[in-house]
Amino acid sequence: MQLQSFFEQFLKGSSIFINKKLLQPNYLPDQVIERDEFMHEIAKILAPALKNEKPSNLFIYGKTGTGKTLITRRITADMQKVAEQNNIPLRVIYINCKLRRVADTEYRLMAQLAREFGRILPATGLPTDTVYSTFYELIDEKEQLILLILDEIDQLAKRAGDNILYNLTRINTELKRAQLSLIGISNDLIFADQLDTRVKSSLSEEEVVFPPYNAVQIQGILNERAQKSFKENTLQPGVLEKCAAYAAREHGDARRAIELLRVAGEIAERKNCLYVEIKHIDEAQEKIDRDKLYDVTLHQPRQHQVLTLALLTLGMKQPTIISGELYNVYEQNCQKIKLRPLTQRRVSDVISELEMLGIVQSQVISKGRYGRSRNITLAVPRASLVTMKELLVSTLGITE
DNA sequence: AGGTATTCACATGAAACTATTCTCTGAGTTAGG
DNA sequence: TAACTCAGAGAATAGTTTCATGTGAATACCTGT
Repeated sequence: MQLQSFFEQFLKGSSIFINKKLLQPNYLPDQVIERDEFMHEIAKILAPALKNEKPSNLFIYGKTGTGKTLITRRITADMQKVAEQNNIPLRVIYINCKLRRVADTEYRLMAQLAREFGRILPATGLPTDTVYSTFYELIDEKEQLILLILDEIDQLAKRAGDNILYNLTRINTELKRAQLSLIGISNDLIFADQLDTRVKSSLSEEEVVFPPYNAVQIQGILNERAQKSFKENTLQPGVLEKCAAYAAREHGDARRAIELLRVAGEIAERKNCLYVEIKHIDEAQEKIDRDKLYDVTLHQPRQHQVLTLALLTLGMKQPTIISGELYNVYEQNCQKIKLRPLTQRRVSDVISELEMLGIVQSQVISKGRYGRSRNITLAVPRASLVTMKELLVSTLGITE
C-alpha cells in the first residue's frame, strides 16, 4: 500500500510550489519587468496599427532569453485586446520559424499562414506559388491590418534562402484591402548583414536591439516569478542569487535561469525537502545537461547515434578528438552492426549538427604538414558519459 | 639563416540524386437513365 | 452521360552522395652568405 500513500501525498499537492506554470517556458506574464524602455519603444512603433495605419516593419535582435519574444507577444496581445474592444480590424499572427516541419521553409510558412486563416493546405504536392496566392486571397478578403511576427527569422532565411523574405516585404504591393507589417525576431546579431540590401532596408525600417540581462536584472526577474510560484520561505537564502549568477555567465539568458530554478524546485520536491537549497541548483544544472544529451541522442537517427557512440568512446579516452580518427571508429562501428557508413562529407555535417545541439564543441585547426582537421571536444558532463554509452550500445545492439 | 614552395588531411560549397509523400489531371471504366 | 477509378506527371522535402575547390602551417627545398 505504499503506492496509495504516495498518491495521497501527491494529491495533497506540492510542498514547495504554489503555481509551477509561471516557471514554464511558454508562460506569458501580465507584466514584463526589467525591460520598460524597450516596451515603450516597440509599443510606439506598433501603435499606429490601432488607427489602421500600417506600422513600419520592425526588426528585433537579441540573444536567447533576453525577452524579445516575451515582450513582442505581450505588446501585441495587449494591442489585440484594445483592438477588439474598439472594433479595429487588427490581426496578430505569431509564427516560430524554427519549428521543424511547421514553418521552416517557404512553402510551409505560407501554408502555416493560410492555416491561421482557417484554410488547411496539404503538406506537399502543391506548387509554391499556389500556396502564395491562396494566402494573398485569404488576407485580402477584407480590410484589415496584419501584424506578422516571425520569430527566429534567421533560421528561416538560413534554411529557405532570403527569397522568401523578399517576397514577404513586397507583399503589400499585391494586397488591395489588407495591409501587413512584419516583425522579425532574430537571435543572430549579424544575420541582417548577410541579407540582400533591398530586403534588409525594407525589413528593418525600425530596429531594436535587446542587450543581455545582467545578473541583477535576472535576479529581479527570478524574484518576481519565484514570489508567485513558490510557497513562502521555501527558497533558502542565496538560491536566487546563484541561479542568476549561473545564467548571467551564460550570456544573460533569463529563460535558462527560470528553467534552472524550476528544475531545482522539482528536485527538492522529489527529495521531499522543505526548502530549495543551493546544492539543488547544481544538481539541476547537471540534470538539465544530462537530459538534453539523453533526449537528443535517443531521438536521433541511427546514423547519428552510431557517430555519437564513436564520439563517446573516443571522448572517454582522450580530451580532444580528431575528425579523421572519429571517422575510422565510426566506420568500424557501422561494420559491427552492418550499417552502410555515411561519407566523410556527411559525417562532417553531422558533427556540425551535434555541435548546434550542444553535444560537442569543435574547432578547425591546421596541423601543418599533417593536414587540417577538426578538433572535437565533448561538451557533456563527464559523469553521464558511461551511462550514455551503455544506453547507446544497447539501443544499437552492438556486441563488443 | 632566411625565404619560398609543397603538401597533407581534411573543411567547405554546390549540385545532383534518391526516396517518400502528396496533389492534380485526364484517360478509361462503370452504372444508371 | 455523369460519376468514379486509377495511373502518371509534378511538387516539396529530407537526407545523402558526388564533384570541386579551399586552406593554414609544419616541413622540404632553395639560395646566398
